[in-house]
Amino acid sequence: MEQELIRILVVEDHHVVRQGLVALLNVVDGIEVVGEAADGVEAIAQYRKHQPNITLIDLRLPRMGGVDVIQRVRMETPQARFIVLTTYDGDEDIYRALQAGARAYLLKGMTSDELIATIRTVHAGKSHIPPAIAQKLAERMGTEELTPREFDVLEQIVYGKSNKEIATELQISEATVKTHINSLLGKLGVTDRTQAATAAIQRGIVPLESLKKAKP
Amino acid sequence: MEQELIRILVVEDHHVVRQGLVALLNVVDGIEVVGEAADGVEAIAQYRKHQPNITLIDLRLPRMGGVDVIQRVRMETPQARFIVLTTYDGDEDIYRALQAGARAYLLKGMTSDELIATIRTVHAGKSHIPPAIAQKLAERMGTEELTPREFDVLEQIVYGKSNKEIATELQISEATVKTHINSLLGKLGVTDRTQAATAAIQRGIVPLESLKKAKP
DNA sequence: TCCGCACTCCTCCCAAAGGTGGAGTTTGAC
DNA sequence: GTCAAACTCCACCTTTGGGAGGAGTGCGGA
Repeated sequence: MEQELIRILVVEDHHVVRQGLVALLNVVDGIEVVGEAADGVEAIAQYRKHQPNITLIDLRLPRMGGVDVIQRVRMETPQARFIVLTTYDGDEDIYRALQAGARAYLLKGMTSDELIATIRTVHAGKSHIPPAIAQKLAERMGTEELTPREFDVLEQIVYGKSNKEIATELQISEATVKTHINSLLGKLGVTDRTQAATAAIQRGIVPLESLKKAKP
Repeated sequence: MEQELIRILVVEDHHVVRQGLVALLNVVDGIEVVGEAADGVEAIAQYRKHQPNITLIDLRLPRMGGVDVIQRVRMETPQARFIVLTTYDGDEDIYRALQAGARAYLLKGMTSDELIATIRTVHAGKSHIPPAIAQKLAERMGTEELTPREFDVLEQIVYGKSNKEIATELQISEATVKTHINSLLGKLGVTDRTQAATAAIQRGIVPLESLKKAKP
């Protein structure tokens, strides 16, 4: 069977991982890595330059996140095909990436065979979401979205602020803070602020990195 | 200058990363990858078989954690040299790895040059801890250790349990739970349980993965 | 225009959490 | 045998958090 050459762009900030991907893919028949990028801005430039068939992309990137890259590129080139490739950082990013138009999602722990099979699947125009991820997404579907204000409050909770402090920070009354908390506890399906904080971190609603730079 | 061949064992469960490391190292003069392992048990077997000069090891591994591997191997071979190589998951593991006798610590985001330089440094008998990590460790030094019981309580807090639930779970009175909490809040330098929970996750005292399997 | 939603705020109430200070037990180190 | 540390528990008190219910504003879509 005549095999069309699949041209791939690899977007990954970790040098070692990027090297590994390129090394893996370049020995595969019918697949060629045509470009590499180590951050989001570079990724867009490389996409424009090479117009690859498929872009392998990490979500956590310097300068511009993977989700934003997917959105931007697909605004210019709606048929662009992305395979998200990341360590597991909670479902929130996965959700947003798929919303943005990613075709497949793979964990970095995968085997080469899985990677190559997924690349061929996506190149054939199909999508590929692992069952475990699909199930999580289904669960997430049932959940109500937090409102922007509720998100603000949740963020402050994760930062360890008291209701009074949150009220001051957000310039609202403590009563309002309580209202928002009551509402978001219900939406998250938890019963107190500590559970809300861990749930937020676990699901990737509030990134763990932001804890370091939380203003006291 | 006559260069001694440095024989390396690579221990890393993520296939892509392992591939990347091997590909990177095998093209370097004076360095040879003599073995690979994808989990802790395999790592020990490979170490015994190859007796490498240096072992590059990830801390999060299936079957047996990296810290345990370091301890085991150094019990048999005290002069064994380890370079810990991991994404940043909090300072606790770094601390334990260094305690166990690791000579160097590198983040997966490093460049090849850093990796190779560190390998040579460690092979020359020296240690290498990045300044950022060293500072964090220094801060951690000043902190008091949690007692085993305090750790139990902290774990339950992270799981979102109330004091009453913790008391039941640990078979102690609620008063005792409060005593432990009071003590651990002080040691962690925080003022309430929510801050304690996020601090525990952030520092890697309670691994984020364990949240999924917390018993309700 | 009217509806719904997000946002704001209020009161009242009680349970939970946290602070203080004290105290008895055991265990292992010196 | 003494000392320190960990673990256990108590009483008492204050602050915080969370639940219930109601209510007014403003905005954007049907």
